[in-house]
Amino acid sequence: MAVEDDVSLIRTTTLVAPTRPTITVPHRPPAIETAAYFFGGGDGLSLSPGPLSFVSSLFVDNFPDVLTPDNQRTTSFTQLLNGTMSVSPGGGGRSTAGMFAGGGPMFTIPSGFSPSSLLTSPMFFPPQSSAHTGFIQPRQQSQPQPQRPDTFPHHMPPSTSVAVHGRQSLDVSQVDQRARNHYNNPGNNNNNRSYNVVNVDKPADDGYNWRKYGQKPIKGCEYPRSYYKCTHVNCPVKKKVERSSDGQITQIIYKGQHDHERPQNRRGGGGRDSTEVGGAGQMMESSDDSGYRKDHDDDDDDDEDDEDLPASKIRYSRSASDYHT
DNA sequence: AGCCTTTGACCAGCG
DNA sequence: TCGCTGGTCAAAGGC
Repeated sequence: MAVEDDVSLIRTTTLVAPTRPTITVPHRPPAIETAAYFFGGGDGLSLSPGPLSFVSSLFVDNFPDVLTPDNQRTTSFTQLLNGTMSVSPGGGGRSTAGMFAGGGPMFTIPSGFSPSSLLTSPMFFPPQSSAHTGFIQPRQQSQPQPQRPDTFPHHMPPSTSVAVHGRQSLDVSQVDQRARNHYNNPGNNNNNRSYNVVNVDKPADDGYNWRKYGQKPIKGCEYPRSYYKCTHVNCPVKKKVERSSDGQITQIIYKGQHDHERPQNRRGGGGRDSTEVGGAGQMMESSDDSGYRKDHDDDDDDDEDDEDLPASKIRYSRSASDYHT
């Protein structure tokens, strides 16, 4: 289809399939490398700063202004957490799904990522002594998964995101520069530690509505690849979801950018916390981001698999024309 | 009724 | 040119 011409952005979320939901930051050139670094993959496994402060620092210290996909400046990560995001303590649930979704070159937390879950997630507040959930761990630790070069091409676009629990992703593209510097530093052993795995237990939705329009068996894969389109009129965004032989989502690829706001009222209305999504929508808007989940909460189970990303890698790729970096 | 998933077929790109 | 594979379309059926 001619869509290709219109679609300049391709974001891929690759999930490494550990048994638990995790965030995987692939070893990749700058952008990803950066993510890996920040998430502890850079030097192996350390994530010294507290999760929240850590992330916050990324945005505050490094990116006072968060750019939305539309290049509109928004607020700092902290602000997002405190203001834009309606974090409901305890309430949580999946409501905030997709709050960060929207993505954009800067920060993306694909669907299913709720602030509350974020705050409560072991990923950010890991049990002091627990290796139990091990939210951030070198990919090798999670599983002897072979590197997937295809997943993180060397020409990664400037923007990348880290999928948190499959549905969540942090778009750290702009962290690149700093990471790059760090990466180039011989002292940082990024070497083959390509992925960092962060476990998050709550899936989320990116706030957009998706419709599955196709499915194809993939050679060598037990599970087929699914194709989804954003249901918004004229929205060219599409995504592909691939699964590993064990049925877990291994990769999600987004194509294009949403040319509309995150829907305030999600299809089916029920259950979807559209309000929360909407709020977050402002900043992540257009970034097609995440998008996982479709919509009905009640249906979580069916499509849920898609959302139940055990671990993930997110790939963003844009056509050269879109890389106004 | 509307929207979604499923599924087989079609088409294009590539080796 | 042929076969393979990926991506999309569209009808049918379900919720």
